[in-house]
Amino acid sequence: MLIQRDMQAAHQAAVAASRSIGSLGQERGFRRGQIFAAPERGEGLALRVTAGCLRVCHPLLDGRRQITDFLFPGDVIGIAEVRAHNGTIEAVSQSRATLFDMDASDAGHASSQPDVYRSRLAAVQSRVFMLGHKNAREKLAAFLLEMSDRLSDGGSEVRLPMSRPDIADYLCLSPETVCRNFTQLVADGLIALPGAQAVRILHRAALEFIGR
Amino acid sequence: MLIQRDMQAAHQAAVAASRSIGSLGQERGFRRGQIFAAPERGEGLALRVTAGCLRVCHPLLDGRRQITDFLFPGDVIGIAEVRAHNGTIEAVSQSRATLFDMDASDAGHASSQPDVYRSRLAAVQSRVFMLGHKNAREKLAAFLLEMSDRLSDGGSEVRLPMSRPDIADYLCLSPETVCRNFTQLVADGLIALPGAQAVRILHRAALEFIGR
DNA sequence: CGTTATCTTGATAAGTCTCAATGCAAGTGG
DNA sequence: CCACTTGCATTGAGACTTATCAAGATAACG
Repeated sequence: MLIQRDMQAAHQAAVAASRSIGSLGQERGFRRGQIFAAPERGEGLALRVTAGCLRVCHPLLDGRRQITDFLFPGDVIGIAEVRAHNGTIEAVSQSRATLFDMDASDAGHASSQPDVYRSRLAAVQSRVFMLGHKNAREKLAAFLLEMSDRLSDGGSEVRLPMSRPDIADYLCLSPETVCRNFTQLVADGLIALPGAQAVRILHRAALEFIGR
Repeated sequence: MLIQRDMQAAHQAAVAASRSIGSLGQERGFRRGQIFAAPERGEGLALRVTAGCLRVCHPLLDGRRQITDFLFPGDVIGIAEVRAHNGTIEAVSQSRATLFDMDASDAGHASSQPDVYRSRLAAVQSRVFMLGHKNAREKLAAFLLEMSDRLSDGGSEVRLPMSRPDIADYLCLSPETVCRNFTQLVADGLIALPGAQAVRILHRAALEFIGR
């Protein structure tokens, strides 16, 4: 319980220490690990990622955390959605992003409030299915396919910017289980791991059979 | 695999056999078990429940189903959201509901597209946390609190309209596990079960400690 | 009063978490 | 250039939780 308090305190401090985004519409860079401090009133505001990878983190009561999404270039997320559950947005790797007003005329296409909420709803809904009745192997297969689609447009060479614990918190598994299932997929010949970060999909159809 | 095919076929047939909602804005009744046939093009359309209880069901590839939400009087859900994942809306108990156009001026307050999507996003996001790192006991505690809030405005007497398998499909557990944890909560003195459907919350604070 | 559906309980097997140790690679200071 | 540290990733062993299969209890209903 004390540890829990400490972790929460550390979390609060980290959030407080992180720098603000600055003015609207201005692109900002984030160093690895840096926490994006969202404005108090986020109504109507959204963040668009232009480079790198961010994670949306939610602290749980037992001291663990849940990553509800990774954000890649082109992704947009509403600030209010993140704040509603004490979430923070943190840089997984060196990143760039822009805070903007969804109701402003210069927000760009597909960035109006209904558009952003619609796409977010679809994304979150997908995660309900991901977390529901899938076992570790199925979750990991689905994850790799998702990363392939989002990071390399469906290509078989994917470089994962996030760590094993990050993947674990995203799939709601322990890092060890993630690791074991990576190993198993390699042993089964479905993927290859040239490095811990680099994944080569050898048998996409099999992965889809498992993960869908 | 054959069973799977049969179940899917049965599902399709059931959907086809169910009656359509009829014209927009007209309230319709549903008998227990009846499936609501959503219009092919659901863009901009939503369903508002006025009486009873409906469930949003999604068939899984292995023949099981996932219930992504229960709908009670006052609840609104977008048709496109349900159709996007092959979902159906089925009556858990005798129910009434109205199909309406979210963009129409007479849709009523808090029923515009952004409003509906915002509230749905919050609801689905909550389910991600429900399904993520919670064990069976925690899920059931959270479920009972949710039902108390939604069905009896936070009161301690709740009459659950849905069956144990329905609850199981909602929490992504087996019916047996749901049942065992009901029994356990009773044994621990946190709830009482005057009947299978009726739940009395005896120790709300303890339930919240477990479920939050 | 029998029939049927649903709920509950029991035993076993499978999957995942936890704790612990080991392996590996990048960076650091001598 | 090399030992050392440090942070991840991986592997192993055991405990615990949940699913599955099977049987029994209860309640609804004609």
